[in-house]
Amino acid sequence: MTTAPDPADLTARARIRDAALRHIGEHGYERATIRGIAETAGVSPGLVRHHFGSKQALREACDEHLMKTMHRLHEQAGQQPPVGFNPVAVMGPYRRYLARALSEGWASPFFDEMVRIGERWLAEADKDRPEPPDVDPRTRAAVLAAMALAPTVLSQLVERGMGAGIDSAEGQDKLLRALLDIHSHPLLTPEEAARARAALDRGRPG
Amino acid sequence: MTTAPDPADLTARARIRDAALRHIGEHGYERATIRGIAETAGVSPGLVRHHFGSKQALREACDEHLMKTMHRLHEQAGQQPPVGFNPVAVMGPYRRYLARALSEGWASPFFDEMVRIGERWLAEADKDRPEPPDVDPRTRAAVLAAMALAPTVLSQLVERGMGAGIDSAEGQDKLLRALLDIHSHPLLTPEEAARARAALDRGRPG
DNA sequence: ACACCGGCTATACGTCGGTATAGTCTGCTC
DNA sequence: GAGCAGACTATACCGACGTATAGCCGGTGT
Repeated sequence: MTTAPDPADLTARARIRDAALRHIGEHGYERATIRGIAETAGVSPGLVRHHFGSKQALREACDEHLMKTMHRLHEQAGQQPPVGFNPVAVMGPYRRYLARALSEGWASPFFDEMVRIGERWLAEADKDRPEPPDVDPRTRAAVLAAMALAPTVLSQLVERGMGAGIDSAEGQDKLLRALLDIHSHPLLTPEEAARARAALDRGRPG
Repeated sequence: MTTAPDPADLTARARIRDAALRHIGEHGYERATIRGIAETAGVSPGLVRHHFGSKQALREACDEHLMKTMHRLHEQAGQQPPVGFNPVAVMGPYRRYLARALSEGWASPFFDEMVRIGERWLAEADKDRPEPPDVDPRTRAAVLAAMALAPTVLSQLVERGMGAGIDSAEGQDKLLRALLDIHSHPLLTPEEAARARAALDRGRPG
C-alpha cells in the first residue's frame, strides 16, 4: 500500500518534501506555508530554504518526485490501462497533490503524458472501427484524459454525490462501478451523434 | 453573446462584483486581492468593503449572482441538455470563475444542481435499458457531472492538447466533436464491463 | 439655507508569509 | 585536537493584504 518509501529517505530533506506534498495537497500551493511544512516535517523554516532554496523550488522538487514515482508505478503496473481508465486508485497518497497540481495549472507535463498514453490506447481501440473519427486523435485523447481525471480533481464534489470517501473501499467500489457503467453505455446513439455532427458541419463553412 | 447585463447594473456595486468575478476567475480566490478588484472596477478598496463587508462576503455575492444568472439561462434555454452534455459553451464569461469555484471547492450548490439535473436526465435515458445499472443513480449522476465539468475545470490543459483556446470557435468545434465521438463510442464493450464487474463482485464479499 | 445620509476616498494598523543572514552544533579529516 | 563543512536554528526584514476608521462630497427633503 505504502508506495515504496525509497530507502535512505528518512533524511530531513525527504521529510520536508513529503510534508510539502501533504501540505500542498491539503491546502493548495498558495495557502501552504513554509512554516507549516517545516513544522510538519519537524524542522525549522530555515532548513527548508537551506535544502530547496525557495517555495517554488520546493514545489518543483515535489513535482519531480511525483513524476519519478509515477513512472516507477506505471512501469511495474504494466502497459494495460487500469479498469475504467481510472487513475484515482493508483495515485494513493499523492492524489490530493496531483489534484492541486492539475487544477492549479502547473501539472502540464503529467497531463501531456496522460494524453500520450491515451493516444496510443485510442489508436489501438480504433482499429476495429468502420469510419474514422472526425477529430484528431490528440484532441480526443486530451478530452478523454480530462474526463478521466475529473473524479480526482473534483473528488470533494464527487464524494458528496456518492456519499462515500473517494479513498474508502466503498467509495472506490462505487466509483469503479459508475465508471464501468458510463463507459459501456454511450449517452448518445450513433444517429443522434451523426445528427449533431451534421449540425456542426452545417455551421462550419458559413 | 453578452449574457444580459442586467439593467440598472452600471452601479459601482455591480462594477465591483463583475470585477471580482473576473479577478477571481483569473487568479483564484486566494490570489485575487481587494485592491486589484477595486482598481479594475475603478473604485477605491474602501468602497469594496463598504458595499460587501469583507472579501468572503464579496465572493458569496458573486456566487449568488452566478447562480441567479445560471438559473435564468437554464430556463430560457429550455430543458433539453446541451449537445454532448457540455456546459462550457453556456457559461461564457463566467466559465473561469465557475472553474475556480469548482476546483477550489466552494461550488457545492452548483454541483448538486448539476447532479440533480443529470439524475433526472439519466432516469429518462434509462427507460429503454434491459437490465438496470448496479450503481445508485445519484452516484452515476455525480460521476457523470464531474466528467462533464472536466473540460471547464481543466480548460488550460485541454487547450494544450487541442491546440486551440477553449472559448474560440475552433476550440468549441473541436471540443464538441470530441465529446460527440466519446459519448457515442463506448470505451468498453458490454462483455468487458461485465467481466470487470464480476471481478469487483468477487472481491466485495470477501 | 440647512441638516442629513449614503456613496466614496485616504490613510493607517496588524498580521502573515517568503526571504535573508548570522550563528550554533555535529561529525569528519589530517 | 584543530579546523573545516554542512546540516540546522533563531531572528530579523520587508512587502502585501485584509481590515478598520475618519472624513469628504453631492444630492435630497424640509
